Amino acid sequence: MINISFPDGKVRQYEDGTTALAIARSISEGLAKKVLAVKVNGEVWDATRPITTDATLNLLTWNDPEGQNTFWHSSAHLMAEAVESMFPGVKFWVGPALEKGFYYDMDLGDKKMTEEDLLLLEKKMNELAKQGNKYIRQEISKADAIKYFADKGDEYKLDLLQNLTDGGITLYSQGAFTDLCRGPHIPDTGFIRAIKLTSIAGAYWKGDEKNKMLTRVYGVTFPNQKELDEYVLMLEEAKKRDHRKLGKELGIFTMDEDIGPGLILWMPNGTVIIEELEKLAKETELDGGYKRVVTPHIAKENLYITSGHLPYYADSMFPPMEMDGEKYYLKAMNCPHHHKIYDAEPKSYRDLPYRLAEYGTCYRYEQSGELFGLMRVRCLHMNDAHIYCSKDQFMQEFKAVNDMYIKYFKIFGIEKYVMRLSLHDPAKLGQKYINEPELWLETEELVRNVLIETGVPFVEVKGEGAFYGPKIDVQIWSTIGREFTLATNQVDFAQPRSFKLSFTNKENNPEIPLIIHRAPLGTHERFIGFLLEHYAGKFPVWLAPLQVKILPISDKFLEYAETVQKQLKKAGIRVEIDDRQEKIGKKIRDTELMKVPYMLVVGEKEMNENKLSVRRQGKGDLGAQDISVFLENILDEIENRKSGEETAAVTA
RNA sequence: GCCGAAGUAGCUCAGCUGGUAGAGCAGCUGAUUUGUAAUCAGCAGGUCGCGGGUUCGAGUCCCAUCUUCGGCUCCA
Repeated sequence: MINISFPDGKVRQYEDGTTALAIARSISEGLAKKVLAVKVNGEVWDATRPITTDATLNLLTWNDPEGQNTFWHSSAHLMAEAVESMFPGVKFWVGPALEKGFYYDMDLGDKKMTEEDLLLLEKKMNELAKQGNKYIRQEISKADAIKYFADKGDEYKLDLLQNLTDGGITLYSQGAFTDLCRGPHIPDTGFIRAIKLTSIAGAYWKGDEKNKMLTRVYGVTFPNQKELDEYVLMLEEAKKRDHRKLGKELGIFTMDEDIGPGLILWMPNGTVIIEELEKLAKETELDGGYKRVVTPHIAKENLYITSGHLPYYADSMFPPMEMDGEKYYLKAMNCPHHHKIYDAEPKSYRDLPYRLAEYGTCYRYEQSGELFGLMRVRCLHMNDAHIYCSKDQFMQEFKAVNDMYIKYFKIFGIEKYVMRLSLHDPAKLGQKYINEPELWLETEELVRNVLIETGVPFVEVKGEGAFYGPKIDVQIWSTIGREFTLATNQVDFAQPRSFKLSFTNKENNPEIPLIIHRAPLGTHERFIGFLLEHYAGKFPVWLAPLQVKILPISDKFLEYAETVQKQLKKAGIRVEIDDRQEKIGKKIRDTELMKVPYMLVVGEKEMNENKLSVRRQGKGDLGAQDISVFLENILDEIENRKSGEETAAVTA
């Protein structure tokens, strides 16, 4: 007999070699039907795997992330079985579970899979699922495994086997399909009751673009149809707040084939937002002791040779244009220009920290397939600044920048983000990262300490640093789930040297400054793309392209509407009158759909009493107010950049 | 750049196996003068992304190209 402890602290005795499934069944048949896997002494196992020692047991169901993970991984195997039946000779690479769903990478040889095939595959998967085939675990020696897959001619699994050590190798089979797999898996395919294969795509083998491209099929499965329906509905809702859709509907931006891919045309409404963001940035930077500068969009090749960007960055820059025997590049970053401004006049320690800010226009030749709405473009406007400081000023300066981030995020109500400490990869020193191993470690430690001091949770990721130093990236997710860096705060110990930047220290000796590159508001493109989705197009009043729309009941009240408009305009409010000959219901509907924060209905009553009927977007009629009262409230909302709880509509 | 898909009126979309383009909304004109999410009628609007080809005939089939989208790679 063995002792099994449960999460509630109870200990019960079971026969040696019992399984979690059997134990669940002993508790209730209903529970047994829900058990997907089990955590045995903290390790996730098949629920059908015999337990031979005393153990603590945690039964995993659909309610546990690990349960879902197992479910989706098993679904990947089910899909592979279906694929193998339709595409004999297919070779599989890996098929992991994702945060939502799963995929499997495969080599179809000469065959091609189409979207119609996905429907057939779904059908086949449903058939196979109904058979309720058991997932069977089998331990195998490395030699036997190699023989098995060599006989099968499966070079991909043989490649995987190379990195596995004898003793822990397992095969899993269900129905007619057998796969090299660590597991664990759900008890049988009958648990999978709702299946949707979402897309078919290419993916480089081992993620390296020099390797062969495999076919990747994405899918998601659920234990019942209802959950699948809800998931599909959720996806549709997410699409409604996609910045590309909202950007078009709200007249924020457009693109044109004749202008070029990834080149954004900001329309009047988008430009209002840009100007409000710049106003915020200027106020904040003035407050933070920054000086503003303006620099040209191009520079000679030599600048980027000095900065060291060319060897690392040439592929991401537009090809140079030649003039007077010189090569000129469109700038992909503002830093070298700022360094030249720093260097234009001699600096003493008294001048430091020297902070230069600019909403700099940069051009980056992103690969065509990487372009994505506003989030990934070829011409971008960066909320850039460079801080030149001494080593002992560094911590304070870096922390001040970090605090600026937090201040901004509070204004925008940004809560769902991750701070990422992006480090170098020692293996790529001299290639992707400048070869200064000690400086890397030293500055990484400095940055880490700032994060710890700030008390913001963060993750560390190797191989994400800039070529010149470590950085803190703020990671966010687009509404359709893509991850982006929204803002960045970087250390640079390389460029000050390459530009021979210096200042005279207290001892009258030349000293090399450190540089902080920072872009808390990222770029206009990505930031506004993010805000569109964050607010679902319902911008807070201070950012809203149109803040107030006056809706006269009929054109008898146009004149009164105009006197109201005049007063609001005088106060600096962005206001328009809907002077169409439409019924008030229609005017309200159209204004609501354009997400204008305030609607002022004016008719007989209002005109006689010199009032306004105020309607708040998404909230309905707020009743009649004096013009002065409305004005006072809205100005307060604008000046203090209030988000208003309705703008924190990130509840969805 | 690579794998895959899609481009039809300003927008959202229909157009079967090739027979010469259609709806709703938006727009314009007229009527209506309207009280908190769509008033009615009429009109106008498209070299079907661009360029070739097959065919008596191409939005529909083929090739090439551009752009966008789903991924991979990459990134603010």
